[in-house]
Amino acid sequence: MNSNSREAILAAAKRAAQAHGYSGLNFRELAQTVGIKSASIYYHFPSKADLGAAVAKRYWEDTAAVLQDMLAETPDPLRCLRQYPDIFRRSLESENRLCLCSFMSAEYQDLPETVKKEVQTFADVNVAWLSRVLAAAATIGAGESEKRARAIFAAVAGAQLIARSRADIALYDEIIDSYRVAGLLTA
Amino acid sequence: MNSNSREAILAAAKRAAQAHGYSGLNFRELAQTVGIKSASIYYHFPSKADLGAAVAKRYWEDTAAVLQDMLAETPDPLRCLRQYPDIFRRSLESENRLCLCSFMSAEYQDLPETVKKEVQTFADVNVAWLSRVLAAAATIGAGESEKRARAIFAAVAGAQLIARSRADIALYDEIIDSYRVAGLLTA
DNA sequence: ACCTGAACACCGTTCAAGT
DNA sequence: ACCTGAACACCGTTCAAGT
Repeated sequence: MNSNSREAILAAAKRAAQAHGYSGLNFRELAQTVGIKSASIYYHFPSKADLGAAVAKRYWEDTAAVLQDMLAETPDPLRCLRQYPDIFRRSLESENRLCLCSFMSAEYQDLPETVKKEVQTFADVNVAWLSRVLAAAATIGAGESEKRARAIFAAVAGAQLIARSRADIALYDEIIDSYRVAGLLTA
Repeated sequence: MNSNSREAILAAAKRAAQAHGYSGLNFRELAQTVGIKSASIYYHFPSKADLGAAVAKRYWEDTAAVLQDMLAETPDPLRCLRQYPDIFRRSLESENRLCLCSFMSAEYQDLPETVKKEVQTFADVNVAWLSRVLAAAATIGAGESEKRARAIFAAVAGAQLIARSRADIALYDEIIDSYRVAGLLTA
């Protein structure tokens, strides 16, 4: 294969990890998807930990880009907030996949340090964005936006997790709607 | 070992699965904890799937008992609601463990059917209890209690997941508190 | 530079054999 | 009834060797 193997591995690993977690990453299967031998993966990533960290890093970078685009296209903070759960919905639409970092949060105790770090950054990116949007919306007290941001992030991740366990997107929509009714999403 | 091996295996497997998931259940390690050889586990549980299902079943049975006791000791529905998140808090207190069924929800795609069934029952037990307490509290519209129950269950599971990923119980408390402030827990 | 075959230790599982 | 040793196929990983 050519030097694009690295990108192909990253893409395949991302999809696999969203379905089976870090521990479920299977080098032989991954290699087969990419079209190389499992030993060849180690040329691009020195260890499973390195691959995991690279995948998680790419994951939050991609999410950060999506969030930035959303804010650029939809300057109205309230409408932005409304769209936030769509990001997690898209994973479920894609063969009932989970947020990579939710899966890795479950696997926390068995994660290499470098991977843990990227998982935390994913959370930080989401909370920072939500916090900023909440502050702009000014629907809750100043100084409360970061705390509320963490709550929204956790709640949306939980909704995705529970909906996945029944392979039921309608359940996800219902839970998100219920958050809105209760006032958690301040919409 | 004596015939209590079965119980010892169940107990050890429960703790291990809360930390490492179903896929992380390791028969050799499990056997060592119990004091028998890994092959002996198969005398009590014909397969890993059977062990997993038995563990998940016991898990929701225990939770159902705890919930029932709570309602018996604290007939006031509002106070009951207030105590609900303590159940998930206790897992975090116990070496940062996750709800077994949250972990298994993440692992959903790789779970044997018999295990999936028990995971769903865990969710059902929680939602039914919350729904009943919410209806008794009568703080939200009639007919809305089941929907709200699902939202609370998902949100609390999410809070536990996120707090685990930082090994930070204070974060759990903060998110739960934020749910209360927002009005999700109707307290 | 990029890839591979062969080998290692490890795991779920089976099964015949022990007491 | 309850447990074990030995064996099987499989997986993450390594590494010397290929082109």
